Amino acid sequence: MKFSKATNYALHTMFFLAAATPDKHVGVLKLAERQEVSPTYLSKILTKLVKAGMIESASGANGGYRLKRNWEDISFLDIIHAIEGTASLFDCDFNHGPDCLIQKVMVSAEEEMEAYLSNQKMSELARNVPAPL
Amino acid sequence: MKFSKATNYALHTMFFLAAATPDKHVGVLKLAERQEVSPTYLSKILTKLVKAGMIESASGANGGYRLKRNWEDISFLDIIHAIEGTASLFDCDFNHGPDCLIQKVMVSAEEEMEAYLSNQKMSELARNVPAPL
DNA sequence: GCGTGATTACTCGGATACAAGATGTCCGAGTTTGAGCGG
DNA sequence: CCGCTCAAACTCGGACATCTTGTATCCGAGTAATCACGC
Repeated sequence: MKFSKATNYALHTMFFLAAATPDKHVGVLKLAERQEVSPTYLSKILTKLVKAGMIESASGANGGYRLKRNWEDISFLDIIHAIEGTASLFDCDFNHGPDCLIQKVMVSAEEEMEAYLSNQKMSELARNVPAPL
Repeated sequence: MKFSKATNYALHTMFFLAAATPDKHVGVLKLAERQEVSPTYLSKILTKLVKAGMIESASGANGGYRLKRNWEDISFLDIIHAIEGTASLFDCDFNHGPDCLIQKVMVSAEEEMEAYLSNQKMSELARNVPAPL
């Protein structure tokens, strides 16, 4: 039960993009060396964000990643779901009746956390930071 | 990012002990076959609960596990912490200043969930269940 | 009947095997920019 | 000055290699209850 490093990388990348360059493309190389990750691995993570519609990529020279139009609305939860998936954190795959009381409690707890995360916008966080990262 | 099966087993076992036998010892064999787990594996999980002071074990014939005195106060969070550990779910081990804004948000989210789980007592849940499991 | 020892039914703990997922690397392919070069 | 070509700088995606962690098994050791047996 841990958030993956990939999620950490994704959050930091989104944070950096939001705080620094609103419309310019940023190469994966630059993003990677700031976080001390291999560029190829970070690129794997970022393609997930691309498929989730949060950022867009440009090939070729001076290419890189850039936030999409709607980036102001992107919450922590959106990013986490894009990386970790949207499946429930707790599976009572054991068969004892239609609904498991324990499962219900755990799902409610998870929803509690998700409610908080969905109110945390990346744009809010980046607003009051002069020098990002 | 998933709760482990071990946590699931631990929660169900505590639930069963709470709902069925308040003071009798229950053998790990019986507990295991209800959840379709190997007894030896379940025993490993339960020793964690013993060390956490939630249940106590009795060796020998007619031995097994039993709730301790204070079991009424045991919350979901207590059990989860006993199995998964109490470490934070999110580590920004990356070095960028003393405090990471992203880390703070994630920790707050986690605390949100933990607050809910610490209010969910196993005794409450077991109270209104006639036939446990 | 009563102690005493053996048997049985358990838990405990360490060592080990196994599987799955997270993490990270390599490489070939496609794409855009920009520079160089010839007309 | 214009257009063409070519090299450089990128991203993309799949296929691996590696590492960690969760899951599970096996086995020997210890412990308590119970049963059998002999006195």
